[in-house]
Amino acid sequence: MTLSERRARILAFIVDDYVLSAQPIGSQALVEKHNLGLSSATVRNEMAALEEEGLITHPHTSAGRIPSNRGYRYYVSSLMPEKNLSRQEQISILHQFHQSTRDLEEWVSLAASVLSHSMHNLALATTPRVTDVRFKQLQLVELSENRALLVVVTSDAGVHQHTLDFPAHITQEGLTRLANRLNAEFGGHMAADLPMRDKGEPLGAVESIIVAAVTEMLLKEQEAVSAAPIIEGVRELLRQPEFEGSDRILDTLEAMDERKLRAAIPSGAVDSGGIAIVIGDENHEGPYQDMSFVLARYGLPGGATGVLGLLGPTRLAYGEAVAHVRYVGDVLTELMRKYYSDE
Amino acid sequence: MTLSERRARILAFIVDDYVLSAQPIGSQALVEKHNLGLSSATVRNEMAALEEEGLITHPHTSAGRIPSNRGYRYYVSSLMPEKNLSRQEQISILHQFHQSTRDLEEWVSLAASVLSHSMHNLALATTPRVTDVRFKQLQLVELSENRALLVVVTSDAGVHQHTLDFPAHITQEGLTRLANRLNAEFGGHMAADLPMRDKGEPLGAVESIIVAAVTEMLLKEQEAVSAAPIIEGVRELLRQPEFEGSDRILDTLEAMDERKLRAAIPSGAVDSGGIAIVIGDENHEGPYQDMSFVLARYGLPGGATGVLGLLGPTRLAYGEAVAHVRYVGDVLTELMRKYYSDE
DNA sequence: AGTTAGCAGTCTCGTTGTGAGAGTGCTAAG
DNA sequence: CTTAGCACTCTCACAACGAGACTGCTAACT
Repeated sequence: MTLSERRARILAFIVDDYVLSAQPIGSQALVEKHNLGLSSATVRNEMAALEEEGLITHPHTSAGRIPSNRGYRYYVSSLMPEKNLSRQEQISILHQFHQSTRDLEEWVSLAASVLSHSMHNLALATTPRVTDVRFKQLQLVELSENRALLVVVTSDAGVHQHTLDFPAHITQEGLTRLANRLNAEFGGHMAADLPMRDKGEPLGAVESIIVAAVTEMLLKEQEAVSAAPIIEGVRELLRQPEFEGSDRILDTLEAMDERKLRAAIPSGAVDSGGIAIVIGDENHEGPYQDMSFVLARYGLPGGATGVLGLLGPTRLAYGEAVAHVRYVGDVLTELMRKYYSDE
Repeated sequence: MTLSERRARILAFIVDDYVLSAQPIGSQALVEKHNLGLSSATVRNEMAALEEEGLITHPHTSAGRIPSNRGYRYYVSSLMPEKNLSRQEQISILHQFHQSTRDLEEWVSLAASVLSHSMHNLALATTPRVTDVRFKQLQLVELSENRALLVVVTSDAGVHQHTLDFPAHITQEGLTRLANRLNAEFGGHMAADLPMRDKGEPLGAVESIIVAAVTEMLLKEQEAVSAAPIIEGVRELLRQPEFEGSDRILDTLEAMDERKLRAAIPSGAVDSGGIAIVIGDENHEGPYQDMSFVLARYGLPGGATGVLGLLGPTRLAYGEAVAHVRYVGDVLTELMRKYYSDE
């Protein structure tokens, strides 16, 4: 479907104005605001045609027009001007990252927070996931005679802990020796590899307890790393005018539950470098059908990557959103390249 | 102020019924429901007297009565029956703890989750705070030629990580040696102690980078351990009928922000073993003046303790709340005694 | 004294009605 | 193809109204 240039301009104005005001746009208001050299009647005719095409709708007979999902899609694909952040905005964002501590988890959550605040919508991010999590190193700290704290570092620089009970008495020296041995033997291996290795030399009771715990932690990390998206700015989202009326607020709050949201993030749609925009019912998960996602993949291509983006009502400032998501994603990628790449 | 037995009974009925229904209680309804051998007129007289005392109020002239803050206070102090959880409930709670992994942070958040779900209100908990956080052990893992991951275990069994950049090249053996030396030298010391110790032997560049990082982490932990309360069940709270109307919902959501809530938790009021109940404007922090806290301190007396409790509208089932908070607190304490005590 | 029946008075809440305002669709003329 | 004009429709805010729920008071009763 292709639109005449004038018709396309009118659609773009409707989208732009509606995104700003959240009010249906009338023909007269449009003419006045944008100094079209046209009468409202002509615009009404064009609007009728746009409605025919399914790009805009009526809430009711005598209201202005609002974009339909297809209208947003058309806007995003063909009409939307390319935007970039001003130098000013870029600096202000970079500044926040430079002030934070050097911690991946914190960066990701800062990224979400930045996005959420600047776009006044909900921001979400998954921590970077590597295709396979490997065991890197472990440490054992004595807590009491037969209890120790096991700390495991995984290849994605994740640190995990667990208390262990042993059937026998232990000492810190013994633990340290043991840790050194296991590190040498199992370093760099994946979860699936671990239990196999007891062939070389039979493992003692203490060793197998540890190996079992490490295996479990690796599996859990493999799972968990993508399991809990970081969510920031639920309040920003709920402040949007579409959520007036407490019933919708509660339902939406429900839908923003981390677990539910995880399942709904269309992360498959977004490949490295690109931006994915999912509008309204293009997402088939129930409660998100009148919301839109703007997502980017960040991280090391071929290595650990995560998804970062915005979630808002379909009435979203897509141009701004894309610019922000892209920039913050690039910042994250750059940081990871600098401090976490494995070479 | 002491109430006649009959008057006290009527107050208790009003509180009980109102807590259940969230509707003002009329004299007639009260007589019928509880088979008082009295006419509604008599009850009205008694109610007038209770209102005189400031224990109940009118939302408007022709509505039933609701308890005032002072009324709740009287109820809680003198009228409320002592409740305990049924064996059934206890088992169901214990069961959940036994299914979780052995991790303090997870227990605390599970405790909050359990409380929130069974009382249909917001639950909050601070992780146990020891008066001074001590350095226990560190570990260094090579990431690249001049970058390493520093993992520090603190005396409260917290594990913290940080990437470090070094001016010189490093190797894993060098790092391990260094870690052993620093562990031996500084184990058991507090943040304030650390920088002092460079008198014994001048620290090299690498060592001071590490010591500085460790110091910072200890201080941060000291601060943070009490800084971010765990909050569970915002949605449960917002489902309560007092939050009808989206304006209040948003304001309340605002007030439930972790940082704001932290400042407002009247944790000073609750000493070990006891339960603190703070009703309505007994808390002077603005947005919590029409809500009540029910809090308990849990943990090892003289050692690490935290605060656990409920936050709900003043119309709270105080008896139930106390029973639940006490029990879950005891469970946590018991778990800590068993697995985390330092002896 | 304390209790109760009876009744007028008050306040809320849901319903209904009304009028202004905004915007449309259509028709006929430019 | 564009535009002026107009009847029509629908929302929204506001006022009016009546049912329902309680109260407070008075006067009679135990």
